[in-house]
Amino acid sequence: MNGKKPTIDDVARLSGVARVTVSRVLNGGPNVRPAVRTKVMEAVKALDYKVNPQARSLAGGASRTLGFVFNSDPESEPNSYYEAALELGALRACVTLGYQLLIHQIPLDAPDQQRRILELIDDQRCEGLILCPPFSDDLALVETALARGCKVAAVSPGPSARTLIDGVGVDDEAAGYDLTCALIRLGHRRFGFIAGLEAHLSAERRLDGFRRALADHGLGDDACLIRRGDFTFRSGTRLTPEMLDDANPPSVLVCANDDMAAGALAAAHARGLDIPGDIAITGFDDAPVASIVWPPLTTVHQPVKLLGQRAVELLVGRLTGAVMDGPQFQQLDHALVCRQTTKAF
Amino acid sequence: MNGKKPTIDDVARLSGVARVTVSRVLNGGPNVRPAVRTKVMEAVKALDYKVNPQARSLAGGASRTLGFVFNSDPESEPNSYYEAALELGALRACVTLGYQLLIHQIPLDAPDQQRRILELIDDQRCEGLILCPPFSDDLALVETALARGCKVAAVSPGPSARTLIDGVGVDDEAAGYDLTCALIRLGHRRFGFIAGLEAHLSAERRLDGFRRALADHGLGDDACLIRRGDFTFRSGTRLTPEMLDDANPPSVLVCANDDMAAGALAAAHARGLDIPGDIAITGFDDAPVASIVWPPLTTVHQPVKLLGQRAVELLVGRLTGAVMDGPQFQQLDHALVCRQTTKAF
DNA sequence: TGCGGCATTGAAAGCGCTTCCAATCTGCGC
DNA sequence: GCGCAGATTGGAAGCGCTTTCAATGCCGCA
Repeated sequence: MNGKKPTIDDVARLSGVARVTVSRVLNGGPNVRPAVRTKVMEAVKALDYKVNPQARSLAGGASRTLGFVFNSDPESEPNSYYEAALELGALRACVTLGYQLLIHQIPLDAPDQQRRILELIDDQRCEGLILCPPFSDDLALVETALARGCKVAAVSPGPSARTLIDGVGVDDEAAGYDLTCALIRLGHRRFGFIAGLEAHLSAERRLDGFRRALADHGLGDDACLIRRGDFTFRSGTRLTPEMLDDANPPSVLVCANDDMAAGALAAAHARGLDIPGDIAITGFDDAPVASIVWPPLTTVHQPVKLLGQRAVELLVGRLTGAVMDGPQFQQLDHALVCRQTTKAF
Repeated sequence: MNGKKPTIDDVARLSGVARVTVSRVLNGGPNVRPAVRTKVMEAVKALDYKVNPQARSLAGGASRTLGFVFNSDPESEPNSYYEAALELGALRACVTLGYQLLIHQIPLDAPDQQRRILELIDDQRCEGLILCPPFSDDLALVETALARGCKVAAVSPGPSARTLIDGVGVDDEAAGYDLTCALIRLGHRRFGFIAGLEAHLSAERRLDGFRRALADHGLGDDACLIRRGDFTFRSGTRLTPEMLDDANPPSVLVCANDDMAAGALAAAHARGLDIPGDIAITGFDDAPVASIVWPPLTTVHQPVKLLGQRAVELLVGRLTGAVMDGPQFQQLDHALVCRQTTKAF
């Protein structure tokens, strides 16, 4: 610790081999005798040597850095759970795999969204990109990135994106279907659906599943009222009163995520309604907020952290060449979570 | 775009100057004639040249990378808001200042916490560290980092840490005092306080302020019941019943953060209590959850995103040598937010 | 015994940038 | 008109690592 950090040459000198041999050992290269490998490893330990990632990527042309891109409205509070959990999962996978994660939060309204993302690649900082919704479905962006030789993996991509890049997600359509069927079994015949932003293709599939369930049970379009929010608590509180005021009001409000459901809940409380007696409410995601509100929210659990982790694993698999075939989609399990904003099912 | 990315030499060639001159222009160095500077900038634009950060940091010895270190329990959900908001603020400041942020989430229980953080420095990846509580007050960690020549800025550091490193935060003691005085004015005479983890020194100061307010109003230690949680919703729900069951139960529960207050609220609901009639509750932070629970939480607003942003600004100021004097603490304003878990004040 | 061929090692050449230092060019005072 | 300090420029030397590619050493087989 005489001031300078040890370099690969120090290790080479101490172990009596050439620099290049040390490099081979460090990178698990072939053709090194076990004895030599051991000797080098000992020197590494003795000197407490750490490779310099900057030098490595300059020489090797690989930055071992992944970009994590998500969308966030600069004015609003962080829509914390979903993105935070994805990020946490991704972060953990990166640590395990020896990669760095560069977090990039792109404002919804930025006119130069795409440019800012591509800059990540052009700066040669990121070898791969993790795209969160709605970027997952920005085909133009995906294609441009791919054209520049950047690998991409998406969280919850829609059908088109899945043909281009790797992805992870749950079966949103089935989840929407299952949930709705359970609600029908509970006796509900008049539904309200609070959808999210259209650009989030995977969230839209929840609506598809919802519709299919209604159709399967002989319930027509007149059985439901559909409104569109933006995944925020506020949009839930805003949309709920007008649905409740409908001439033929729904007995249950199905929301495309938990935040909007929490908003709906607050709006129902504000009217002094009994939940689930007067109006039942369901969410989606099973974020912490679902357990925090009163009464706790019936929702669909989605393994968000795992989604982030798997996305990184998929991406790194591509990067290292471990996976060579066409784009694959990894589907994880969802689960209905019945709490107290609906009757028990 | 003939395959290869342009390098500084391409720019030099196109603008007819030496490589080193381009470097000077790029780094805003002195002693370059305006005419030359313009010529170089034009070449940069024409080639769409971007510096290679890896090469720059290898040559210059500066990675322009900051480490953002926070604590998170791997099993629990991300305690999303506080950390996520800090991170968002830090991220934005980094973009503005041309730095990268490397997010590092260190599990609470990791035996090798400190080693993992120091590794960030030893890997020569980070020039500076942003420490979130409770790392802000880990003096041993701070000193070791400083000894290795790494600049450090802390979010909400306690008094000792403030003598060593830059920091940002609100006046937690005053906030606790103000809040408690308001509660006393409302007529409360019997208090419950749900504290957070002791290691979070700044959160402990809220308790100090609380105590001072009681003392100032002639209320002795028998006026309050104190329990310690861990900032989670669950700890709020766990601690509340036993406080409510006290022989001389409090009329208000003061919680060291919003999550625990939300937990207390849920526990109170579970007993069918009227809020704030039977029991008043207050939080701290003004996280989104404070507005989402029912009834919305009376709390103390703290500009969390701004805290993250300022921490980065402070750190970069040090790094660039813009600030040379002793450690400074930047105190931001807090504000009481009266909602509906207390009577109006 | 001799030779092709593979396993093992090392020397050299950069990756793209910055820093150090020497070279050249100004301007100004006398 | 001369000399010197300061302003501008460029040359060269790396930063610490990986990637050719050439040089050994070794084995088995004829």
